[in-house]
Amino acid sequence: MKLITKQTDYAIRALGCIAKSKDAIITVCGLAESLDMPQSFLRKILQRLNTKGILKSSKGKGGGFVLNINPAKISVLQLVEIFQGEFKLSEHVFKGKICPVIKTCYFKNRLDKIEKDVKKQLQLITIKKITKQDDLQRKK
Amino acid sequence: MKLITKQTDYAIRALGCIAKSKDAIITVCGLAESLDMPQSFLRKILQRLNTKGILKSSKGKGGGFVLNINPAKISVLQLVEIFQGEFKLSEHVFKGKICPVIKTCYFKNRLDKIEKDVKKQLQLITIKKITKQDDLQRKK
DNA sequence: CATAATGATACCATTTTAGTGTCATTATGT
DNA sequence: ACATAATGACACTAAAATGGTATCATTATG
Repeated sequence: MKLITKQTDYAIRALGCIAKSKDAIITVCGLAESLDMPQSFLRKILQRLNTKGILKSSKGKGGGFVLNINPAKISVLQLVEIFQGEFKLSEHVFKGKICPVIKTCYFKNRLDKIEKDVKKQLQLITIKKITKQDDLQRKK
Repeated sequence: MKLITKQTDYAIRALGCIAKSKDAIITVCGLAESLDMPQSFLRKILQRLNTKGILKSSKGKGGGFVLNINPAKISVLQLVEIFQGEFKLSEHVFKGKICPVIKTCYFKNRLDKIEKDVKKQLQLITIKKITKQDDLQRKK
């Protein structure tokens, strides 16, 4: 079972790298090489982050990507929702079957709570925290 | 994103039904009809639950399935792991990439914690609790 | 021995995820 | 002007996971 797909994973790591290279323009080509990711795939991902306003792109020679917002404001939850759709763990379960008229289904309630908790936790993980902690570890 | 797949969902609901029909032998055919599930699919699911020791089957005319263990001992976590494999949310993330030598990767730590929490919650949800609460609701 | 049930298992269909390829657009430097 | 090096848009393919079907074997009952 996957909470985080490869696309989201790539996005997180790519953003980590971009965040570290403060203001420097990053190209897909260079990033794909240093992170060992398929170039076309990474490109599609960065394009998506661009249209979502998280990255800012510049075209043409010397172009590439830079962060468009503060890395402290980019949460893993946000990235998950961009690449995996709205965060819904229990969507299809019990839909109109066993408890069609019962609003307060025990199982659904439990799942809803889990969903809420996970969402909260994912929202607390930001690109800034990830890169910062990585640095701390490296310096040891 | 799915925490619970259809198979697991079906299994939970089927077990709920079987748990309610104390000791009565339940056939795939009857259950599939009353729960409106594809018969062959449900059959495969019950067979699996049988080999896992959760149900007990009897073959031949008049045969079918009954619970093999106390419904209070059947957790949703257990069912998820039977039908969806071991519960691992963060398995592939960061594998040998950004933090290959760093044992204490912040992101991985966060995901591990979430995983632990979710597992704990899923373990607390049992078939007994689900059927019991459903009954309470119905009586209102 | 017909019937009605599960056991085992191979197979197919659908959906999701991963990844590629191509042509268009745009900015830069010479 | 033009070669070049970058992204934009998007169609397409490949692989994996999930959902579902079908068939033949086995077994118990009456």
